[in-house]
Amino acid sequence: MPRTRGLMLQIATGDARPISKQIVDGVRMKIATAELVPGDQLPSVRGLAQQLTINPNTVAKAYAELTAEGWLESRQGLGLFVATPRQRLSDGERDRRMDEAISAFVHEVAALDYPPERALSRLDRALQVLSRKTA
Amino acid sequence: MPRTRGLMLQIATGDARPISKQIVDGVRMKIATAELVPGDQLPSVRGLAQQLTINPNTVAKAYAELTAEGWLESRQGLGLFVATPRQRLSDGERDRRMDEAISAFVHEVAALDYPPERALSRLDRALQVLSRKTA
DNA sequence: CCAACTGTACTACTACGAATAGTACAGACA
DNA sequence: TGTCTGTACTATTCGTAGTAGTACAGTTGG
Repeated sequence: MPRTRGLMLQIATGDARPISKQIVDGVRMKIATAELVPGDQLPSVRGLAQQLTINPNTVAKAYAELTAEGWLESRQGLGLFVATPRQRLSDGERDRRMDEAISAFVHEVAALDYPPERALSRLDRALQVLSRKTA
Repeated sequence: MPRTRGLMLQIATGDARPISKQIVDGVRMKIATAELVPGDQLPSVRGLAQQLTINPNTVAKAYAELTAEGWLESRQGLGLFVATPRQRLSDGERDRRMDEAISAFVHEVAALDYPPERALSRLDRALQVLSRKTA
C-alpha cells in the first residue's frame, strides 16, 4: 500500500536553478536522506503544480528526469512512486560527473577567495545529511 | 614592466559551462594559484579571441566580469592587467555564495549516490592546488 | 601625425533552453 | 462513465549566450 505524503517541496524564484531542477534536487534529496522510501507515492503532476503554483508541464519534466535517472517509477493512470534502489549510473559516468562537480566547487572557492580548509569543513558538515541515511 | 604571457587557456565546446565562464574560471584559477601575478598583462581581447577562435565580444565579456570582480584592471588603449589583491566580496556575499556551492555539491553527491567520504577526500586533494599559493 | 594597436560600447541577429498555456490521448479505478 | 492519473504534443514568450559588424576613445611607436 503506497504511502502518499505531502511533499513539502519549496521553490524559490530567486534561486539560480531552473524550477524543474529545484524540484529534481528536492525530491532526490528526500529519497537520498530516506525521508521518502521506495513505494512512497508522490503528488500527481497536476497536484504538485497546483501546490507550487507552476505549470504542470514543468513538474512533468522534473518527474520525467527523476524517472529516467531511476529514482522514481511511473505508472500511467496511477501515479509516481519512489523506485527501489538500483545502480543508476555507470562508474565511469559517476566519476566524470563527480570530477565536474569537484572542479566547479574548486573554481568557486577560488572565485570567493575562500579558505579551502574552511570550505572543506563546512562541506564535511553538510554531507552528514547523506550519511544519516545509513544510521 | 608588465610581463606578457601566452595565456594557455583552453575552451571545450563539450563543456557544460558557457564559453565566457570557461574563460573567467580559467583566468581566475591562474591568478588564484599564482600562475599569474599582479602586474602581469593578459592577451588583448582580439588576441585571445583569435587564439581561441571565438568572437572578441565573448572575450570582452569575460574580461569585463573579471574586472568587475577585481581580479583584473583594464587600461583603455593599453590592455588588461592582473590587479593587486584586495577584498573583493563582502563576507556576507562570500558566505551566501559558498552556501550555494556547498548545496549544489551535496545535491550532486546525492544524485550520483556517491560515497560522501570519497567525495570529500577527492575534493580535499583537488583543493591543494589553491593552498599551494601560500607555500 | 598617422597607423596599428588597445579597451569599450553599442546594434542586430541567431540559436537555444526554460517555462507556460492549451490540448489531447491512454490508463486506472470507483 | 466520470474523474483522476501520466504522457505527449504544439505554440508562444522570454532570457541568455554567442556572433558579426561598427564605431569611438586611448595609447604608442615610427
